[in-house]
Amino acid sequence: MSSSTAARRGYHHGDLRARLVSEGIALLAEAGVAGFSVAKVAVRAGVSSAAPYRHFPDREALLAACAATLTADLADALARAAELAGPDPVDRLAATAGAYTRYALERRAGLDLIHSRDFPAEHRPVVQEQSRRLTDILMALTSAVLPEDASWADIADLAYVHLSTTHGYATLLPRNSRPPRDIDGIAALAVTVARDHLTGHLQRLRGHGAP
Amino acid sequence: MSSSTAARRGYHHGDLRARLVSEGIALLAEAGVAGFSVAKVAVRAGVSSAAPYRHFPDREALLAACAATLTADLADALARAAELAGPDPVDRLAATAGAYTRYALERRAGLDLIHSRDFPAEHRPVVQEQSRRLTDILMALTSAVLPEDASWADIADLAYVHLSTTHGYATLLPRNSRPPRDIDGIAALAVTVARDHLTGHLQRLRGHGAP
DNA sequence: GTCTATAACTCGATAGAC
DNA sequence: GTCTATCGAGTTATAGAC
Repeated sequence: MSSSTAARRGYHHGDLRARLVSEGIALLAEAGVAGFSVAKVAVRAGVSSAAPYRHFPDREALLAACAATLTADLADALARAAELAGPDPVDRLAATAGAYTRYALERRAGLDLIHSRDFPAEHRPVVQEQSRRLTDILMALTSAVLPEDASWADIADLAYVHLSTTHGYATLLPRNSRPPRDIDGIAALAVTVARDHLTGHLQRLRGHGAP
Repeated sequence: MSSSTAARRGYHHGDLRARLVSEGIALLAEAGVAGFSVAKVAVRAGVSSAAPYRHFPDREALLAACAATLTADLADALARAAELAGPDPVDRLAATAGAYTRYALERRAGLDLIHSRDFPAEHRPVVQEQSRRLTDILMALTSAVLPEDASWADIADLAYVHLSTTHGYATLLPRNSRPPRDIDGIAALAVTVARDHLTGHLQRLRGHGAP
């Protein structure tokens, strides 16, 4: 990388673009999507309010870059958690709930950005590429949980339910739990909740009782 | 009420305060918390941008009033759904997930306001009074599901997990489901998901197998 | 109790110097 | 590639007329 030489001359950084994305994610975590502004990100990065516009055409482009990075990191975290969980399909899918929760506790409102924003067509591809990766990972883990004759719609439904309920748990519960638990306890409960749901789901598929 | 006489003279309404809350909730549903402004609410209500400040000291007070109304309505909806669900405790608690989902589909970002905002101490009591009502309703329904020897912490945990996962399902999934299902289908799936989770939860409490 | 008018502020985005 | 300076729009909130 030539960032060390670039950082030498002038005031500017080696890689302001990456720095802006990183500070943007940090600002999202602290102030939420509502508190996000290009000016604040610029102050955080130690540059003028005009500097970001040399790297991003407008505010939406910076937000989209943050969302793409967040989504990619999240997909990595979920894949890693599933890998560490061992061979059992239910264990592997449930483990992603713990990783999602840890990620949400760190990035906070950043996760809302991933799901809530519909970006202008210009910047959509970059975000959706990573979003697609995340979906693919979840779909693969989910299909391993369900019987082989499960339809694609069944798999997609369960994957989305797993993702959305986990999202709710990870974003809503930490705000209300008093006194705040430790991160490990919150994440462990997320795994338990996911496993409980999968247990009940599979039991219902088998016809409520014995085979 | 003297609202009819007050509506007679001048331009003003019979009950501008209530109208502002109602339009505020509608604006929250359409534009989200980020798009909320006192000025827009005033335009919607057909009054000047200064008029709201005769009824609310500042922006936060109007937001708090909207949040209190939203929470009270939600508590009513959950209690009503449980009542209609019949005698079985699991049915009753699971039914609240359907009502919550229907409510979320109508009010949208308004529900985020209930959970995400931490209001200044001045306006907190009004919101928390309704929030407490909602919590009490959920706790009562949850304690009926669990064994009699369940601790208060166990009950609170399950109630919060039920609420937060339902919130996630109700707010996240409708945005991603393509093509969008009908409201009845989304709400019915919410009940199924809640029941699956409760089934798995109770089964784990009984020791994974037969008694 | 609502109006008009305005102050003070922040934001997004651009122009031009260096 | 970053700076200073600025414009225009939109926001909260207040002052004073009616």
